[in-house]
Amino acid sequence: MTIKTIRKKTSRQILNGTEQRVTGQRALLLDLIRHTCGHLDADELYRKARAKNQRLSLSTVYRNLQLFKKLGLIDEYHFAEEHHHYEVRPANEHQHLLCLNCGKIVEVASPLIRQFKDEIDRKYHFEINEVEVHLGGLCADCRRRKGRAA
Amino acid sequence: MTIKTIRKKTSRQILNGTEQRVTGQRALLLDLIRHTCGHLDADELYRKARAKNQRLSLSTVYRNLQLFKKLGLIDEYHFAEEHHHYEVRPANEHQHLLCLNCGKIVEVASPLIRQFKDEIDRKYHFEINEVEVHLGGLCADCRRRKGRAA
DNA sequence: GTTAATGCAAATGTTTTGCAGTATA
DNA sequence: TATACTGCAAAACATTTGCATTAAC
Repeated sequence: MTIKTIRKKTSRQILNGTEQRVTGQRALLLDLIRHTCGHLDADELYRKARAKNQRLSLSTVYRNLQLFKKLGLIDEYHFAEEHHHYEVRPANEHQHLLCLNCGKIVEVASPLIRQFKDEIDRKYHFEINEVEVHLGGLCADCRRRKGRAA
Repeated sequence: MTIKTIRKKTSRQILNGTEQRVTGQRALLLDLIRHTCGHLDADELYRKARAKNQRLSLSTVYRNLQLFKKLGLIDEYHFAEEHHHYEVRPANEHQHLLCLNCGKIVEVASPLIRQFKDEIDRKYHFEINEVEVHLGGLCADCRRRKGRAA
């Protein structure tokens, strides 16, 4: 099933293809997310959903967002907000590579990031002064330990 | 004053160079951050600080972290945690460019990011499956509105 | 009819804030 | 000595959870 196919289905049809029950709230939430261009946070989604269904609760929003994420229907992004990490301001720009298994953080650098920033600056006439790249994956050690599972 | 110069100073000396008062707690906190290799979150810093000064409070940690950030002494990173944003899983990889003034989010893409991921994968023997890039800056409109202030 | 999903309220965890007391410049 | 900084406790905020009820299968 390709992405294109998914796009043409209704939210109910998409949900039918999963093991999950298709409730009115769930279908409504997925609908709203799919028909919003751009990004939503839980509270925005809640307000939109409440406009259509007075009785829908915030926990349902959170529970379904987690479900949709697990099903791979949506992606989650973390913009500058809570639970921060700090380090001394580094002399050289670098990025953070996080092992999702053991939590190890490796600092990495590449001139490509500078190039990327410059490219975007030019293309969108922005003046970019913050570049944050998070890479998540499995480090060499954890890959070895876990066998060759991709 | 170059970064190299800063590195050789004690925390008290660094703080003396600012308009801020140099308190024991403040100097201790900056010391701990500067002598920790890698990253700290507020709670880790609090625990380390408490080991040296029983009476130091968590609010002091938070207040000073904000101050150090404002002074440009430390950088703040946001790893996968609270306050998420969601969008339908996109067919094509893209990144997010955020205007720090008006909050507008623009989706941008460049093959450089793929290249960067591959480069890091190879170099660190990681298996990267999450790439999140946040760009923050001033959009064309806001730059115009704000005059040519850099 | 079973069982997953919901709504509500209460709990959680992190960060912020008000205020009276303390210590720095 | 004036006032910036601190500690404490409470507030704020996003998110999660327990539990009785409801609805999908």
